[in-house]
Formats: sequence, structure tokens, C-alpha cells
Amino acid sequence: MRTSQVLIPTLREDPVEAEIVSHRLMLRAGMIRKVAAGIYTYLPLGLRVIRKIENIIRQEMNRAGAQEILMPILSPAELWRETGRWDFYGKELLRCQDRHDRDFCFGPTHEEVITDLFRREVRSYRQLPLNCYQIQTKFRDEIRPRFGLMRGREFIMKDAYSFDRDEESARVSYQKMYDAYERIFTRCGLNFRPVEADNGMIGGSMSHEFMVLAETGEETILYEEGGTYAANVERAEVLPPTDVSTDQPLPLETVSTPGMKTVEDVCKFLSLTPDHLVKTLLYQTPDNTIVAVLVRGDHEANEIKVNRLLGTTEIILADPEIVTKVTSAPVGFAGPVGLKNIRIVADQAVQGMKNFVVGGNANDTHFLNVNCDRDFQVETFADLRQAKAGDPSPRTNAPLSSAKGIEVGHVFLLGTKYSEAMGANFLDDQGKDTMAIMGCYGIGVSRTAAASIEQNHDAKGMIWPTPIAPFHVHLLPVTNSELVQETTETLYQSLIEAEIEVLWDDRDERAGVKFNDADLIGAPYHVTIGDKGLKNGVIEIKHRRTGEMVKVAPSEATSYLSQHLASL
RNA sequence: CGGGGCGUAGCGCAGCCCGGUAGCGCGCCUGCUUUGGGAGCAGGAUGUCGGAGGUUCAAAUCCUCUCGCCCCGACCA
Repeated sequence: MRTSQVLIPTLREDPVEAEIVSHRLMLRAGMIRKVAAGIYTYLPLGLRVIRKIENIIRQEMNRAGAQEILMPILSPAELWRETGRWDFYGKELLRCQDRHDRDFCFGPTHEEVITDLFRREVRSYRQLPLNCYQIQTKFRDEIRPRFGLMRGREFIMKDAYSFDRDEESARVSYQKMYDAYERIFTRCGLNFRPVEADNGMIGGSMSHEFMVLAETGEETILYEEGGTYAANVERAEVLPPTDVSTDQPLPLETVSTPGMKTVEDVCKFLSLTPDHLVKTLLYQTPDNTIVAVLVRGDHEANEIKVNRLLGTTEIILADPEIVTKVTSAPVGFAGPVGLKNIRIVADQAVQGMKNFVVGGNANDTHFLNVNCDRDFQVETFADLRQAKAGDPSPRTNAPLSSAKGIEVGHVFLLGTKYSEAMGANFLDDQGKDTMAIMGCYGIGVSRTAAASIEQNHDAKGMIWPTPIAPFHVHLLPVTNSELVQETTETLYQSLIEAEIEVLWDDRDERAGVKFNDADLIGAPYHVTIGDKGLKNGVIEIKHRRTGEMVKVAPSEATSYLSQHLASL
């Protein structure tokens, strides 16, 4: 393709709106342009990358036995009402009405639509397992879209859905997708890591996220160095504490702590370390009951774990008025001692503590030498805190490290959540009506492109892994002599015949401009053709990633490039 | 939704405090020269100053309302 005939509006300067490197470089390289917050047009270069990723996904999904379909973007409210998600999904679900005032939504995911298809069309266990996927534009009205393609409101997603006759078979389907995802992200040239994850609002029993490791990632993962355990921090289990205090209980004391509202304040004031305190967090459940959650002063509560324990979905920290009403004190002085008619649950670490400090449920007051059972009753002790770097791995006890990751893929074993709600049944080999066991599997296609840039760039621009590069070779004639023109033309034809994807910079620009744009766009190989080289019978081939430069005769260039591209 | 910030030419910005009828760099167009890491000279085009209302002889500038965008947070299959 010739640069003069493709829309590649490169920018010299960084657009001010772009904060992270992938967003900045995609804008500068003319790959994307913003239409509205979180909504982008893919220009030719950007679309080529997207298509490359899609094709890798297609090949691997097909290889794994999934079949491609295409569901509509709009779906009727009735389907979403059947599963309760019309209300549950909240504002993230973009809704609209047709001319008859019927409710529709723009699909953020397609469990309802595919399950409806299944219940209509599948009758027998002989048709199972079934796995259908699509690659399609999704819409989620994110609270805060950001970072270009990283968190858009409209984005391209591959979503797959499996239906199985039983749990065992469903696990096989799940594993096939897991394996396919590993191949997909490996082929995309990404440094990634599968981690255990929470199922969140989509439901189900087992889940892994595929995280591209990058500092700009919005997710935190915990993992064993060189080990097998890795989990999203939301999910990571914490082992019960081994350090159980054997101190003798001391008499309860009241202490005045004027204005000491934070763990830090209280510790400083009492000359204690935070692990001698217990924080009391008051949470409000959706039905407006208040639950006190106790965690050690140096720990953070994990709301997902609390939700799981309480069987709720959306607890929120109680607002200050409620806290004042419940504890008779401003926020900062809540404690479990003397709390009436409130459920108290505690992190397991609290169980082993003796003579700790808690809020006094009165302004400027704390209690010293507090002990469970003697001073208050805990309904349940459980793993309720956020795991952190340094905690022992729940598998091997080895200390966990933490890293930032970009979630590019997510696989779920859903169980019967949707098949039950929507009646997705089939007849098993005994002629018995049976609910299908479902799984669902997503890949953020556009996010994968952005994630790849986060991992593959330098100060001058992008460095595409060959399988998803918009072009393999960037052809750069840098002088205007007839010899250069002829050599370029001949090489261009030769590369095309060899099925190498080549971008020929045929603009009347100076060498520097071409070199800089080429570095920005980041094709794996740059071929420079100029009189300086041709005088010695050579052209120059630069490896974008390493900067390595080789000189070859023009007639040798195609075979050199073919060989190097094939080896990847 | 809470906090912070920004809307002036395609991009990056100045002008605003202290009102006087819009400017700089890059890009774009024409010509000549130049041509191996973002060329030089000459000439040229491009703005409802985000929008609406108000104050004023006069508004990019002051006031009110409004829309959009970015960042942090809450949220997130």
C-alpha cells in the first residue's frame, strides 16, 4: 500500500487529551480518532491491527471447536427482564426505545440473547457441547471512560458462550477456552498471565482473567514468583493467621483520643503499631441493614469477600449520618463494643488478637485492651480482607508479589444461572429434561491492541509484534533519483508477490520525516532505499525492535524479509 | 455523582487578571531552492474564540446559565 493513498494522519505533537502511551501513540500514528468520550473511529492503520487480532482469535476459536455467529447489537428488554439484569445492570446498560416505545438496550454482553437462542433451537444432549462466539461492537455506558481504547464505552469484543450437558463436560469446555486464550495472547506477542478472578455480577462459580502485565494496568494481581498461584487482588485468598497471641486479657480501659479519627492518628497518639488496632467498618446492604466489619488496623477490607459472606451483591460504606446514628459518634470512633442490634463479622486475623484498640462509639474515645467474646460477640470470623504483597500464597506459603495488569480476557464457568432463569433445557440420554451448564468467555479486542502498545514501544513509537503489526515492512525511499525510484518499485512488487504486507512511503517528504513516521508506526522491518546505499549496491533493512541494521543487495531483500518473517 | 482542570485555526498553545474588534509555532496550499533523521526563502488560505443569554458605545476578555472534554475517586462482565 502506498502512503499517499491511505489516510494516515500522523501528528508531530502529543495530543493533550492522551495520558497513557498507547492512547498517545495511536492518536499520533493516525490509527484512531475520538468521536466522543470513550467512542473512537478506527482509521486504516488501526483497523488493520484490529483485524489481525480478530483473525488470530477466529483461528484459535475455530480450532477449539467454537462456531462463529453474529448476534444483534440491540436486544429487547424482555430478555433482560427474565434474568433480572434489566434492573440489576444499572446505568451501565445503555437503553433506548423504538418508535412504539418498546424498550431495548445496546448489548454490553450477550448471555440473554444466546440463551434465548439455545432454548429455542437445542433439544437434545446429542447437540452438545455447543460453543458459539461472535466478534462484535459492545456498548457499556462506563462511569468514566478513559485511556483511549483501554476503557471505551463502545469497544470491540469477542464473546463466546458454551453449553454443556453436565459439570464435568462444562469444565472441559472451560479448559478448551482457557487453552485457546493462552494461544491467542501468545500469538499476539503479549507478556500475560492468567489469574484467578472473581465472577462479579455476571455470576457463576469459576473464573480466570488474562492479564497483560503493564504498569498502566488498572488491575492489581498477586502471584508467586516462579510459582503457579496468581490471582486478582479482589479474589486472592488469605490464609488464616499463624501468629495467635497468647497474651493474658487485661482489663478494658477507656481512653480519650481527641480528634484521632484515623488509624494513623490513634497509633501515633498511643504509640502503637497499626496491627494492635481493629478497624470497624459499617456497611450498608441493599436492604438497608447495617453490618459491622472488623479488620486489623493495617489491613483493608475486601468488599467482594464481605458480599460473598453476607450473600449480598452491593454493600456500600454507610454514610456519615448513619454512622453517627448507629455509634453515637462521628465517623472515626466506631467500635464493636456495645453496638446494639448490628451484625458483627470479622476478618480471621482479628480472632487471634488480644488486648487490641477499637473505637469507643463516643466522640474522641477509644477502648484499650479489648478482647473478642469477653467484650463483644462476633457472628462469623472469615477471610474478609484484601490480600497484599508479602502475604503467603494460599497454595505454597511462598510470599506473594504484586503487579499491575490490563485485563484482556476473562473466562467464566457460569453454571445454570442463565439457563435456569431462562429455561435453557434439553433432553439428556435418559430422556430427562436437564438444564444446560453454561460458560462465557470474553476478549477485549480493541483493548488487546492498546495493551500490546503498552508493552511494546520505545521513545520513538510503537514496536508491533509481527503477527499483529499493521504492516510487516515499511519501505522508505529517501532520495529522488531514478535509480532509487526504480529499485523501490521493483522491490515493492517483489514483496507483494511474496505476500509480505508492505507500506511504501511514496510521499515527497524528507528522509527525517519518513524515518520518524516509520519509527512511530512501528512496522517490524524498515527498508531504506537511497543513493548512498545503492552506490555500493545495497539497501538497508532495520529491525525496528532491536535497531539492528543489515545491508543487502536489492535483489536479496525479499528473501531476507521472507525468511525473517517466517521465523516468527 | 464528589473533587480538580480545560474548551481560541487541523495539532500544540498565547491573549483573559486590567474590555478596544484575534495571534504564535507546527501542519495545510502555491512557487523556487533543497533532499540519508522532523529543510530554507517568498507568497497564501483557514476561527460562529464550545453554545445561549446578559452588562457595555464596545466582550475571547466581565456576569449568569448551559454543553462538551480530560484527570483523580466511587463503579466496572
